[in-house]
Amino acid sequence: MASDSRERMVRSAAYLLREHGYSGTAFSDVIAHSGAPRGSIYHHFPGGKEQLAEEAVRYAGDFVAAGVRAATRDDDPVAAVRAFSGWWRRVLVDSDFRAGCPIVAVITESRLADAAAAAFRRWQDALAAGLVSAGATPERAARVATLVIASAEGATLLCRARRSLEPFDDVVAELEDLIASACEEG
Amino acid sequence: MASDSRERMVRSAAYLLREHGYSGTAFSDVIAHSGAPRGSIYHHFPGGKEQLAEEAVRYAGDFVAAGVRAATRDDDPVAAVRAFSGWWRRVLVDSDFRAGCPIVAVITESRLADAAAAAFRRWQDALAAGLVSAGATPERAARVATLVIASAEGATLLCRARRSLEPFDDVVAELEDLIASACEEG
DNA sequence: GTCTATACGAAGATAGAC
DNA sequence: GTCTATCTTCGTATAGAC
Repeated sequence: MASDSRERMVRSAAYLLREHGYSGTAFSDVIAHSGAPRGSIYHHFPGGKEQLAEEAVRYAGDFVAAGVRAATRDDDPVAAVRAFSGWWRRVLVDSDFRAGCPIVAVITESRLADAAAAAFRRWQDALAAGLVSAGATPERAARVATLVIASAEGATLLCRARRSLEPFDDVVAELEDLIASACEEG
Repeated sequence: MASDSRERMVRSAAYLLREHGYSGTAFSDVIAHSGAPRGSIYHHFPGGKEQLAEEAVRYAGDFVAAGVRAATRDDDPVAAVRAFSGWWRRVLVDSDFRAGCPIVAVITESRLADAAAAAFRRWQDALAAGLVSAGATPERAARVATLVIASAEGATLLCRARRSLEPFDDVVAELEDLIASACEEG
């Protein structure tokens, strides 16, 4: 299959970006992790490392948004939020607190702000849809979704620094009532 | 003054880390920005770049914590939180949304997690003290302070991606009631 | 599509003079 | 304390064969 290795490279890039950042993830690392052939990098990604990172951000954005949407199908009002925060928990624990969000690496180390904003926007839309279906007004849902994304990203950084899930648990505990009341008011 | 250039280097490193990250901030950049003499880098920082970054994180941590503590002296209950979020707003606007938090760069690109955790801890203590003096219980104040730090860090990343203050404003708007009610319950 | 070899530049670190 | 010169490593990107 021709483009199989290409997709593996994108997935590996997203995986490695979470732990080593943009500068810290070399092509050779992506090759080694994905098992893709070395000689085809610039065939698949003529735009070089930036293009690979851009597609990795898009991949991660779609992956998480799809997970949130899948969780929204149930009737549980805050299932989407739980699916979202659960995703980060797993990244932190599975990596022993060494990995975080690949999009953060791209924001702080490259010029791919637009790709990052697009991914965040898809997360926000997916989360807000879940909140609206649970009773929140569209305006409030959009704001709360932004808060959920921001605090999850920030809490992930705090957890990486402290090598502990405690900051994440504290943040989620504080947000629970806020989310519930946003769904009740609508 | 012997150690004047040393301190300038630390300050410049903190400044440059916010915009270009750890890998993106070279010694030559620090030299150029601080005006410090090139030949004395390893005299002042025998531990190399890691030591410089570690001190930059400590500097930024102290700087922000001191600002929060100064704002706490007034009687305004949420003055500390406002001072804290105001600091980020200024970083974002002054840099045209290119800069963020230097500690984030260090978390995602180096092995200085402990220094980052220590800086965050000082912010948390300063913010929590302000909330306690405004009426919150110590336990709740600690959790809310963590939420404030996490959401400010995350919102800063969202603002950098979108090149807009809107995410930050949305987050602050959502947190206001939560902070007020935390101070009333104590 | 995939390979090897290599050009090219960047940056951290060291040595030794002043 | 500060300087210059250099060593060394690494990583992106390109060229050209298969």
